[in-house]
Amino acid sequence: MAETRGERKERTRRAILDAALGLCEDSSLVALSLRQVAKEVGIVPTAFYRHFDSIEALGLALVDESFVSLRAMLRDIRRGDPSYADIVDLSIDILVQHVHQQRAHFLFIARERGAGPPAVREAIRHEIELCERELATDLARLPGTTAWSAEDLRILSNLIVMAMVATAEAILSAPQRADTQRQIVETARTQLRMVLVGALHWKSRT
Amino acid sequence: MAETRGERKERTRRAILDAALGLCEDSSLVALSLRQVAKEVGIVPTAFYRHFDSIEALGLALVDESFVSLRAMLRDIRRGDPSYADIVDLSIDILVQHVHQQRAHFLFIARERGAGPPAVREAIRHEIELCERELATDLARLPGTTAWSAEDLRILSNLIVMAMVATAEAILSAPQRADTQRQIVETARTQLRMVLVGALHWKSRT
DNA sequence: TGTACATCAGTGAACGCGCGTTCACTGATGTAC
DNA sequence: TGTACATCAGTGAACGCGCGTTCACTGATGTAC
Repeated sequence: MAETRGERKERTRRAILDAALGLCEDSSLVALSLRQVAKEVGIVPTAFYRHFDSIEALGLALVDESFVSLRAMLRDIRRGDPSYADIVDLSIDILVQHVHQQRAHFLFIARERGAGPPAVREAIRHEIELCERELATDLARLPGTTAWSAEDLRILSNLIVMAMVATAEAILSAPQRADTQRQIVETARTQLRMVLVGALHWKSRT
Repeated sequence: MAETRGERKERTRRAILDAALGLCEDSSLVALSLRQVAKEVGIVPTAFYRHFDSIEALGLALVDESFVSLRAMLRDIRRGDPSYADIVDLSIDILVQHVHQQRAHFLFIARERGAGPPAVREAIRHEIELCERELATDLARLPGTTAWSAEDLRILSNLIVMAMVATAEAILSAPQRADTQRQIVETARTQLRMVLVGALHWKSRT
């Protein structure tokens, strides 16, 4: 037997997700039509409903999927944590690598974060908040943050995540020329260093 | 004579801009139709063409208008520059005030920056870059930045603008409850202080 | 000041098109006996 | 193993709707004489 019915269904589902993700590179989910997706996949529009209730439900599935990519990146960054000296270079390198490898996922998060349907926006906002909390607990383990309040850790974490999101957006929206990209990366590195210098000299108010 | 023909035309043009701005609070420009705008204004769809070539052209006009608001804010922040101690509190207060007063303009910039039609995105990106340069020249006048390279000033400026954009987005997208809003403001203040602490301890590489 | 003509903001009908959703269906795959 | 029936991913016609854009138009305002 070549393929079970379940496998075939899963394959179509994947094709729908991939098609939607591809179409979202040009525009936003809110401007995406069920018929465009169906046409791209090569199914009749009504077959879409066998897999998702609506474009919005598809969007929520794409949020889940995109954050799997993003969490994989965070895991990579956390893993390569050994020395304190080149933590910035290493982290930014991993960011750049993942952003390029999972271009569509990061582009999706960046765009729908502000422009998606309300439920999608909320899901992304929530996921980013979880990432910030994770980063905060990582930061708490670093030397130099022992005197920090939990609130200040959260705030620093939020600042770093903001900067990383902005960097990812810059990488994706700027022209893909080597010198432009190199400058964005260099800027991100310097900014992260500036923030860390600030953090090392920071004293939480008691 | 009550009103000249030119005045009446200008009034309709304003009504179109206001209607579009209002409709963009819920969704993005790319999901906005000429007919929706016309209906909101109370004109027939074809009359739209007497004022704009397309929704995209309307969007570009809204970018211009929105950045008039944003520049007014920057001017206010720059003006109230006297003491070094409370520069952070003062700047964030002015930001919050302007973001609320010109809610629709800031929301428009925040959303279309990532999700608008390409020409609109590009226009916003360009305007933000100009703002960064202005801020960089302001920063160069502050004590403590005399040893900074032009490049590092640009990078710091970019970081601060990113943080301000993120703060404006947070203010606009979070629930309008007093305690939530107060926390966002407090977070923004602390972040700006952290960045400035980093800046004060920064040494440009030669 | 009065008249004849030009301008042009807004009208209204019409077009072909893509949209989301409904419905009854087909036929291959899966299952119970 | 063979048969009869159930499931269900995908089909295809049809619907009413809002879309951008065209076109010829109306009638108030503006201008030239």
